Amino acid sequence: MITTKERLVMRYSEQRDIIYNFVLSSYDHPSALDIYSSLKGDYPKLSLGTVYRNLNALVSKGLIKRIEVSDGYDRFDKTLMEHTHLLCVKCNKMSDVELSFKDIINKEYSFKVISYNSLFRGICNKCLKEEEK
Amino acid sequence: MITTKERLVMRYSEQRDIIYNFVLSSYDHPSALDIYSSLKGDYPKLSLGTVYRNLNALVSKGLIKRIEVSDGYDRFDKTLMEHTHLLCVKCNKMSDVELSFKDIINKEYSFKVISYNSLFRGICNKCLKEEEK
DNA sequence: ATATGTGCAAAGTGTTTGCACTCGC
DNA sequence: GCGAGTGCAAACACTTTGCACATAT
Repeated sequence: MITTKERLVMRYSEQRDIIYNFVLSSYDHPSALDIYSSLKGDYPKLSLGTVYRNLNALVSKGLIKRIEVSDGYDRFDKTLMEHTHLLCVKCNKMSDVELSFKDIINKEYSFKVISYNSLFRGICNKCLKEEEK
Repeated sequence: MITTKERLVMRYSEQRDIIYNFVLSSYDHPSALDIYSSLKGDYPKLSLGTVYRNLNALVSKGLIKRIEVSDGYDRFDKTLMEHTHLLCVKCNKMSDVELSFKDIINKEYSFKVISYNSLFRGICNKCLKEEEK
């Protein structure tokens, strides 16, 4: 899954390949530990340090994005475009916001946004309905 | 500085008083370590654990706010209203955003926001103009 | 009197790193 | 064969916590 272009700057390794693939094929913004736990079954020799090292390498090559969750595990995202996240405190699912706050800030505050980190914690629609029962 | 109302739920302590005062009188979003280092001179017996414990207590009583700047240390803020920060990478000034992203998220995503953390890094209007010269 | 707060140091948590070994190129 | 990648465990950075003592009410 890592293409020739990327091999120019990163040598092939099976570990990185399966980690990268895992992030690419997941929709729930997994943490390093999530990835490690999920892959450990099939690759018993895999170590958590390797997962962290490869996630950092993939982020620094721009192949995936890091979502900073400062009071818990950082999560990783295949979606490269910067966007805002909603984290449900009940089910711990993380979902995406399509609205561009960056555009709003650029326009309304004459502030040239370079990067941003925006995380909303709360209760998702599904859990809210669950509570009402 | 801690009023009667707050004493109902928190007993007076000199340590908490000086920590609270420090946050109230500072404009630069100090971290626990900043606060500890600044006060240690005048209160040599003060311990870092006490600073953390009191900051947490003050946050949970709603007397101050925690800002997750995700560069390591959490910061603390006397401004109670949740708001978004703009951090200029040139002049390092931090300014506030008045727009309520919380309302936008509540309305557009049926997601009940409990708290949020939103920091934009970029270049402020003033520095942008400086660059154009 | 008692429950809350304190200083201290040890433990906890999420992440990084040093080392000797392995493997892609 | 060399240099990048690995597993492992120890170190790291920030924060919390258990304990015995102190203090506000």
